[in-house]
Amino acid sequence: MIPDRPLEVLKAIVRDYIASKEPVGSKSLVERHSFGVSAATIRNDMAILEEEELIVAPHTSSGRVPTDKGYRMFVDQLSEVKPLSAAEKVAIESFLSKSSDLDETLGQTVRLLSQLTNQVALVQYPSLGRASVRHIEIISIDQKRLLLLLITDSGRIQQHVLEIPGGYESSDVEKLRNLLNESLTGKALAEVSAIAKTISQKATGKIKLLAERVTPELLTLVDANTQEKILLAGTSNLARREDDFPGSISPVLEAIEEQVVLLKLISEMQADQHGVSLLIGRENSVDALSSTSVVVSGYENQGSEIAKVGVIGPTRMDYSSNIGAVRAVARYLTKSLGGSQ
Amino acid sequence: MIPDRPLEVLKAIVRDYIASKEPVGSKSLVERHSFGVSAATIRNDMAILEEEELIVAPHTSSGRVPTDKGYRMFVDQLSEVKPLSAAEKVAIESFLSKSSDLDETLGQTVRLLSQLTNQVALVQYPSLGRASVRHIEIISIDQKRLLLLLITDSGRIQQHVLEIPGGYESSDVEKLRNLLNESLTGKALAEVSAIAKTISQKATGKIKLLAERVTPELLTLVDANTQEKILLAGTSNLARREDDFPGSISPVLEAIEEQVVLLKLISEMQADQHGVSLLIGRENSVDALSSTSVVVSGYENQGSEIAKVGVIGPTRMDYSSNIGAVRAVARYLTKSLGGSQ
DNA sequence: TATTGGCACTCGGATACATCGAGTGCTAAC
DNA sequence: GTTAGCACTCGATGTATCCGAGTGCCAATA
Repeated sequence: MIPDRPLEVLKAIVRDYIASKEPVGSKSLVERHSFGVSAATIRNDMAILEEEELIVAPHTSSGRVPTDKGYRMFVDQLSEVKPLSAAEKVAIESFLSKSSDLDETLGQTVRLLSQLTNQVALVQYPSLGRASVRHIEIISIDQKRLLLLLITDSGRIQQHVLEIPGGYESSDVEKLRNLLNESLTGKALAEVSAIAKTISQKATGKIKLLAERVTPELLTLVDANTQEKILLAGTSNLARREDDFPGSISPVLEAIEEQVVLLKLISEMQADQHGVSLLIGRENSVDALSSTSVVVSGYENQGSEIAKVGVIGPTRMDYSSNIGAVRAVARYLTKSLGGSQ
Repeated sequence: MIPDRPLEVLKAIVRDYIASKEPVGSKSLVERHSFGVSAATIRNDMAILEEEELIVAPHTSSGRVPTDKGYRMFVDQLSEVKPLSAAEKVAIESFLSKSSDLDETLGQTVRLLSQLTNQVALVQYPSLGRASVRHIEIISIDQKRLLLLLITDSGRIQQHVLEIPGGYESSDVEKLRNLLNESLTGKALAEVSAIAKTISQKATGKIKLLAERVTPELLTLVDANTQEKILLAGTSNLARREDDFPGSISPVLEAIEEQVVLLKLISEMQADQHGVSLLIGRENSVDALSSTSVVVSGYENQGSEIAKVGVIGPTRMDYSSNIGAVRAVARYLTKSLGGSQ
């Protein structure tokens, strides 16, 4: 195990490096912090840390920089995260209080989080999970077109315009709507497929025809609901930290825009200690993201589905503040969406 | 007016510079293109162009680079835009044919356009404009909560969850819904506010109470509809062209993320020649965007509202292809959304 | 008058080299 | 275990030099 003072030295190195972006040397370290020892002693400690691969020297005889492993040790040692300032709390409250629909709430949340942290913020849409049908609506547009709506208890609404070449009777539409709602309201999305089939069979006459036209579209909507989706904000915050990325930022931005990759990444993350999970540098499997860290936390909405919200930024980030902000935003978001807890 | 050959020289300079990113000199110019004259003559022509501020030399005695004015002259001379390849047309068709709801269609469109052009693509949501109410729906969630839906003929759906502290009778809800739809369906959004007031007055008893709770929320939804919104994709394409931007890209990315600014910008653009409008460099009023060009075209949806779709990239972009792609995508989008034309 | 070859000139970029200094590793003494 | 001392490393910085693409201009030419 690492002795006590070397650990303190590591923390100091991480903090100084985060603040200055300069490799930190033994001398500046003793100047800025009051270890009761000389620079030479610190150098010995640094040798230990280097042995353990917690820090590296970019070039022979230059200051040291934390490795991914070093950052990891640092955050694991982090007993408390930096609490938000009063102003920040107010900002969150006022932002999220005027919630309207899901889209808007998530959109505002992600913008807020990116401003709070000065990082790229991301929020995952609540997924299928345990979501269920709240209501199905069929609305007449004109003689030959219907609008089909699927509303889930996660607050998501989806629509599709149906062409009914032969036209329809509005009374039939009414009956079908009732039929659908009676059998599907409250049912989990995952069950919809099975139940919908029986409906087509149960129905008779003109309604059957209509049902055969409508149910496939309904299933498409359900499927689309399963498709995960991520909202991003503050991409420019990453660009502002250009020089934290070796060659160019563009591969990093590309990777972040690749929703599939990001989704896989965050879905594999399991909350730990502070209710927040994080991947540091190469701990994530995406090559382009090897010099970024990801901080996420889960949130719940009415349907008690779980999705994630978080930030992504250079490994050289202020973990303490970011963890604090992500955690706070996740909590407020859960509250705002009326999830449990 | 600029004589003929100098104009050709300008075009050649623009093309070569776009291709190579190197300031282009008289010698390489005569090598690559077959003007029937010597480099010295070209130099004289270049002197004319420089006089007209169509090109500049970054440093005394280096090749020349087009100015904004030079690019402008170039595109204005552009008699035909590069047609899309067959493969690209197929890509557009197949992408946009599987349209489902408005959100998804626009989302796919913007991603498609960014891939097609390798630029940052943007699409503006159809705005209030001449949109009207297609349907208003009130759905019961539980004893004390209602879900209010506003559906416009532009295909946009908005929702809001209402708390009714004292509970409600479902028959009253039914009546209110009918009342609202009778008076509002087909009406322009702009008229809703005025009409809604009379409804609260007309109604009586319990329905009146309910109406007084519901209509304000309805108006909020209408207002939110007026709020313009832009979807972006392919931000990383801009980052990939880092060195086309003087200091750093981050201010550029920041400006692009600033929806309000972008909206103002594109809303002021008027379609010209090819049904496409573009701003080159400092022609736009946003300082951070002084080394970018914006190419947009309008599209229509069912409600015949007009909104814009386009790309934004470095001034040193392939105008011909980009204009072609934007125009094509705008057309297909109009078609896919069932707009006129 | 328009074009051209010739030529001196400019200036950014690359290369080479010396210098500087923060920081290291090591050793011997405390 | 800690420290002072010291030789050493190597990136960063500064200076001088050279190279060459490209220019502007002029006198000659068609």
